[in-house]
Amino acid sequence: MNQGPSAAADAAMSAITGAEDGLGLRERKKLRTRQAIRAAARRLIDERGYDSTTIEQIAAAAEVSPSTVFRYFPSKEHIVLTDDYANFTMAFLRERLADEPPLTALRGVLTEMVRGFAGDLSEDYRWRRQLVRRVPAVRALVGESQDRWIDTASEVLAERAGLPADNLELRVLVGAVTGALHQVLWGDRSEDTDLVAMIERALVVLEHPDSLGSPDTTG
Amino acid sequence: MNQGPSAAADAAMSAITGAEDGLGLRERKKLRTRQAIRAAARRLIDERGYDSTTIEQIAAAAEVSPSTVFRYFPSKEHIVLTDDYANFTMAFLRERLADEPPLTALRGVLTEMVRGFAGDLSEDYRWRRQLVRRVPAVRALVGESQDRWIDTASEVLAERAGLPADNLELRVLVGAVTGALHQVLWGDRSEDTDLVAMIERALVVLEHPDSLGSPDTTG
DNA sequence: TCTCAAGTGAGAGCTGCTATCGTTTAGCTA
DNA sequence: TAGCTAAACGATAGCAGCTCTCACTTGAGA
Repeated sequence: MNQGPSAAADAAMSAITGAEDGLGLRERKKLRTRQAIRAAARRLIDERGYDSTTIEQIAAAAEVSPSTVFRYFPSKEHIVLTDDYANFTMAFLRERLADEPPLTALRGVLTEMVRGFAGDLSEDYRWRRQLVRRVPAVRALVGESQDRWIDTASEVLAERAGLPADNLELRVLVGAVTGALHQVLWGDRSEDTDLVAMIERALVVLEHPDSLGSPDTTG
Repeated sequence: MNQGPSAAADAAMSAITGAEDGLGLRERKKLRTRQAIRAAARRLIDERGYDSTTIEQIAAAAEVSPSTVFRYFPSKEHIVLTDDYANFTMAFLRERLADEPPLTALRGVLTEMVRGFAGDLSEDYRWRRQLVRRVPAVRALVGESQDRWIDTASEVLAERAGLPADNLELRVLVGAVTGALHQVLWGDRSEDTDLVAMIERALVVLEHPDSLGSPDTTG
């Protein structure tokens, strides 16, 4: 087993939490206004909804000018959704043993990722989930992030396997796994079951797609 | 085999081609302006690119007012991308034999769909593909369409299998298949190989995801 | 031919987003 | 500590997508 965050993954993680270690005043201020904008946006959106919250209002609440908001975030959606998670999970993927079959490596990364969402990040995840489900623009951003993830993950796996970077089979595999994960994370579901349990069930489906419909698969 | 378009699928298909059968003058005019807007958009976009083409220009070229354009299409992206294909493929899915396992039904629908793209619709597909790849907004629309497709396809399959509509395993299966298809249709690839061949390779991966990385799979 | 409803055009207005420019402020150096 | 440089910021102007309203035109049916 080569589990354990270590190095790169840690660095990627601190980008999410936003720890200000030994930074200059300038950097710390930047980090703070960034968080101020985020916090203001979150509060206002909780109050009056995403669409009814304008950039102007967010800027005013964060005590900066609207132009500053766009200097920190390229679009309104980016304020509420970062793809730091991509770097985070990709670091994990790179750390997996090189002789692992692709599906095994992906399996490991997925469970690790979901464990994060089910653990410390669960509050954030819940909030983002409802936003992803409600707001098309945010949903679109998730899609973009996934596309990029598929691209780089395929490249990483291809390099390990000695295959060309645009190998179709690998891209399809990563695409399928990502599509499955997408349903677990953002898909429609009434029950609010444990994420880890859900990802396990999803992986079973991925590994035995034919078994569905047979009489031996009823939860 | 229960192939053959028949009935519902035909109706859904005519929505794409835009056949004006026994319609009143009003309906025919509506259909024509709709096509005029589409044609104007396509021409202008080919000339100066998507972002550089404004609604105003499209409206002027189609000889209608900008407000009329928005009466026909809810957004700029919708002008170039319809999801009539969704109805089309869903009709096929409903026509599959009820005792088929889900994956088999999906396999049939996928090949049928791709056969359409590779055949008569190939020109349209090529044009849309480059737009989907270039323009984020159009890409987002594809994502929305896919999400809806996954929802309804899962429901259809769940009903056939006697499972609850939000059954996780089914949603994951459909999500995975759709993710794989997405890579085939819109994913990055240098070679411009036959779509039908590509979908076959994708289905092999879906049915034997473990085989990747083993020495017996090199195209 | 008359009436009604569907379809259309014109205009105003909001919001996200970009670009420019002058001002303030942090960080480094002497 | 004084002063220079470059980063960060605010203000303003402007564009394009999109919505809404209202008056006008045109097709459909009596």
